[in-house]
Amino acid sequence: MIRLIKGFHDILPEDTPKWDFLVRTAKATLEAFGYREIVPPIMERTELFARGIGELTDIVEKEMYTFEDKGGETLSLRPEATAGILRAVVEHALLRQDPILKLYAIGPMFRRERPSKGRFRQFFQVDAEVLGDDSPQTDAETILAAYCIMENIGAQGLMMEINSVGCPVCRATYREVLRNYLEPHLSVLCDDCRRRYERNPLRVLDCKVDRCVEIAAKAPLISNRLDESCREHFDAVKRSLELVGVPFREEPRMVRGLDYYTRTAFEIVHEELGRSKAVGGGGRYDNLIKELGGPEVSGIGFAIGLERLSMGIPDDDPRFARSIDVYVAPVGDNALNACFTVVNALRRAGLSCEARYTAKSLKSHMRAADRCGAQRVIMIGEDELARNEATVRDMTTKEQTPVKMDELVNFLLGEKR
RNA sequence: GAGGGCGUAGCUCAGUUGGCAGAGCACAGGGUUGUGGCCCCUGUGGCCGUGGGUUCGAGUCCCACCGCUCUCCCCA
Repeated sequence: MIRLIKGFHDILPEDTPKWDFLVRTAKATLEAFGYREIVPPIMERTELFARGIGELTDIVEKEMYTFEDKGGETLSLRPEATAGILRAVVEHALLRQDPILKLYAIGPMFRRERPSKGRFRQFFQVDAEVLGDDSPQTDAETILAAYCIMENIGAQGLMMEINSVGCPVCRATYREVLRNYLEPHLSVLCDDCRRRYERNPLRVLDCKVDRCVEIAAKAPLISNRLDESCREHFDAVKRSLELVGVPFREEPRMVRGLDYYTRTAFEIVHEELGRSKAVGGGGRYDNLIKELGGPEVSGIGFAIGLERLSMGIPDDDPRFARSIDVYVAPVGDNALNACFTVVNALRRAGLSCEARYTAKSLKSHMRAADRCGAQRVIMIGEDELARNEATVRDMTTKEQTPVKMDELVNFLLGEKR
């Protein structure tokens, strides 16, 4: 037996109704916000991710599926969606047609990490981006869109956490302030944080090691070091969120894993799973589009992990139950052809329809009908054939009605309405 | 990368001091000559992860390997 790749997973037929519900709800919500779908490929040149996400990030350094193809180019499976979307936007000059773009994409991402609960090597994300608008209301609206997806799906116990990581200017000054604070504690920090001190001291604030948390707790906060425009922007974002009633919590130590974020950063956190298992996250990026060869415009976006979102909602919701309009049961070999034509006619009339072309016992048929969630069963046996009829059973009320073959489609369509 | 747990029927798992391979669910048939869910009966279904070792005898003890899973780091 050949088994699936570690960290990958099959979505089985019993799970697809729920999965489909998540995807459809996310799409409908985003389209209600005016986003349009874009479908970039799942592979890009490695350089795109290195430039976009940052050479020094864990993702690019050690988690990408990278290989050389037969033509000698170095390609990577996408570890996140934003870089590919922006590449497409720049390549097709979409911002020239429309100075403000709102785009979303849904599909699998790939990161070669150690799998664990809620963490996969292939995982699906819903990803949304707004380009060309850096108003605080747009930040708030983006966070609202993420929140509405959750709300429409019915996820419980979720909280929006927000922070501002400043612009490159105020972040540079803050970085030095933070370094100065951390320096005397260097010997106490964990190995990782000592490395972070050199390369990206902001990440120390996000460390989960006890003694680092202690030190980080007393560290100066970037919220006190934002320059005037960043501060005003962040305050305006918070006011806008309050206007529309999005529940949020300021999290001054939140830092995101991707290098490109500026100003607003946010995460959607499950109260029970904690911050290490964010359901979604995102933020503003002021320089990324230019970095990828596009115009100097700002963007903001977020990603929601579908597997993690799925974990938060029950599997046994009646909406996810298997269901079909009609099951057609032949009783006796003579009924097989009659059933075959009936099924065909019903499907052409738009009814979902299941049949078994084996003249098993009626009891077996009924069990099969029940299993596939049939609303009605059409029984055709010797008695019915003799009268050119079929017997229609309503599986909920158990009511049975003899119906002439010619009238079957109309009868079922009429009953359905 | 570091550290735990677990591999027995399609699924979830029992399996005693080492002594005939088990249950529930699912599936098939029947109880009801043509009527589902609940109930009852019967049946199908196993390289006990793989390889070696100890033993008269190993699902059980020992060793190695493989696989899965969870935690940490990081993230969706």
